[in-house]
Order: sequence, then C-alpha cells, then structure tokens
Amino acid sequence: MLRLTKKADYGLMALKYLAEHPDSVSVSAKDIADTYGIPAQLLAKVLQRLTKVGLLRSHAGMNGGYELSREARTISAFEVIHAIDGPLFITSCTKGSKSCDLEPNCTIKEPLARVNDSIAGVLKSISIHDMADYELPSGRGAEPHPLVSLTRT
Amino acid sequence: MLRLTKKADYGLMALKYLAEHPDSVSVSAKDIADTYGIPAQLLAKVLQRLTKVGLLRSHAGMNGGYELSREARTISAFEVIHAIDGPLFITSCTKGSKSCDLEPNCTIKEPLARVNDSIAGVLKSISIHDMADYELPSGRGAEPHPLVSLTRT
DNA sequence: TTGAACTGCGACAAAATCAGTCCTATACTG
DNA sequence: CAGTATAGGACTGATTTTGTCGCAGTTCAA
Repeated sequence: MLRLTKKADYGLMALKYLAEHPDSVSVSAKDIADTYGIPAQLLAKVLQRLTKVGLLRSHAGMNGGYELSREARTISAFEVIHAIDGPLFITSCTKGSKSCDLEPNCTIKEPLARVNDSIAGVLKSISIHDMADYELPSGRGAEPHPLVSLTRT
Repeated sequence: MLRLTKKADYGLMALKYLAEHPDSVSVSAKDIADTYGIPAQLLAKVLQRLTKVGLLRSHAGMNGGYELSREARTISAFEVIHAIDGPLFITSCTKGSKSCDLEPNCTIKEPLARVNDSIAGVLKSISIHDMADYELPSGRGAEPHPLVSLTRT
C-alpha cells in the first residue's frame, strides 16, 4: 500500500530522462515512452499535465517535444507527484473538507496529518537532479543526499 | 494520492479506541463500529486480521471482543498499516521481485527506495499511544512527539 | 502547400483495486 | 440450549487506475 500511481512513476521517469539529456533541445513523449516501454499516449498526457503546471515547456510540430522549464535541481519529486496525483493525503478523509462523514470524530486524521507533512517534506527534499544523478556510473556527482539520509534501518 | 485504504484507517481508529479504553476488558467490533459509524462486518475483518498478526487478542462468546495484546506505546502505526494494507512500497514496481517489466531500467525505484524507507521510518516512530494521547483534552500527556516533528513547513 | 511528426484534449473502455455485504461455521457465556 | 461473539470464504458493487481512440491545432520541411 501507499503507492504512487503509475502515472506519477512515469512522470518522474520522464523528468529524470529529460534531466539526463540536457543536450537534446526537446524530446518527444514517444521517444521517452519507447525508451522505457511505457504507453506513449498515456505518457503524453502526463507530460501535458506537467506542462500545464509549468514544470515543462512543450513545443508542437516536427522535432517538437518537451524540455524542463527549470533546472532539474529546483524541481522536487513532490511537485511532480502533486501535479499528477493531486494533493497528498495519507488518510482517506481529508482534514478541511466535509469528506469525513465518520460519525463523531475521525480521531485518526489529526495525528496522521503530521505524518503526512513529514512525507511531503521528504518528497520535497528530493529533486529530479538527485534522482538523475543517483546512478550515473561516472565519477563526479556521487555526493550523498543529506536530506534523504534519514532512518535507514 | 498516497492514501491509506479505509481499512487501514478503520484499524488505526479501532486500536486507538482500544488504547483509550484500557478499563474495558474487551470491546466488540460492533461497539467500535457503532461508535465511529463504520460498517461492523468490515471492521470485524480488519480486527480479525490484526488479531491474526498478533496485535490484538480476541475472545469469542458473550461479552467477548478484542483487546490490545501489547501496550499501546509499543504498537506502531506502521505495524497496523502493514498488517492491513500489506508491505509499503511507494513505487508501483517493487525492487526485489520481477514486477518491474518496464523495459531497460525502471530508473526511478532506486532513488525512491530511500523515500520509502523514510516514510516507513516516520510511520514506525508513531505509536498507537501517541495517536490516542494526542487529543485528550485533559492536562497531562501534552508532550510533543519529537520523532514526528520533522519538516513542518 | 502538403504531409509528417508533434502536442493538446475529451470521451471512453478495460482492468484492477477497494469497500461492503452475505452466509456459514465455530467458540464462549450463562 | 439460546444468544452473542469471533473467523472467514464468496461475492457484488463502487471507485480508481490504466490505457485507447479520435480529432483538432501546430510546426517544420520538402
């Protein structure tokens, strides 16, 4: 449980790909989809959403495609996930709205809101660059990720 | 996104309830279900699973019901969620198994495994007692939760 | 100026997961 | 034995996720 949707996965993979190919001016959804073997049309939609939110810039037409609108280092995993999967709520009942119709008190959501924030914090602390940099076999860039090095049992 | 299932919510609520009623020797699923207005049979199943896993002790028959098998302080939210919703994987493709059929490399899961661990850590750091203690209107027990006080923006 | 290669959307279909119900069996109490 | 519980399997309906189709608009280049 507690999974990201595949769309979010796809989105992260695509952004990572873009971060790893800064040379290419713009990459088409199909290129990325083919690279990873994921449904092109679905990925296209994901990228469209990311564009709409401003994380990507697109341009149509031949040799069109997408490019990061900001540096990979400044784009957090949280932003991507939020754009694709919507707001992050660990509990089934969200706090503000009327959604929690459980009788007197859905006594669980208050404490879990903290957990929620913690998770969001972790996600915010990871940038696309961090993810891309991660497994570059080459030398430099192997610096650890201080923000993520929590609680490894 | 990134939601717990309702079953997990129900389970947490029920454990919290049990933690708040240590006086009662054992509480029936129906009692709890009625208190929170959740489907009794569904909650029953959740409690059965928690019993199977050893977090609860049950006893059938009149005035039967459930009780915590350990102190609330020693039961983590993680255990409950894991028992009900299964293992915690943030990525759609889990690392060890053959599940990631995305062509060459599902390049995303490695970095996200860290995030996964962080989240698990947060969940492990919260006990049922923490959750129960949380909103007791009475005086004592208002001590903060150092383990959870991460990254509140 | 035509066509190929793109993005941008909306609607829809298929599949998977979740939530909830029903029914039966079993255990314990009095 | 009657009544109240847990235990658990089977099944249905709702919801969400995943993926497809079709069409319109854009850009480029021959």
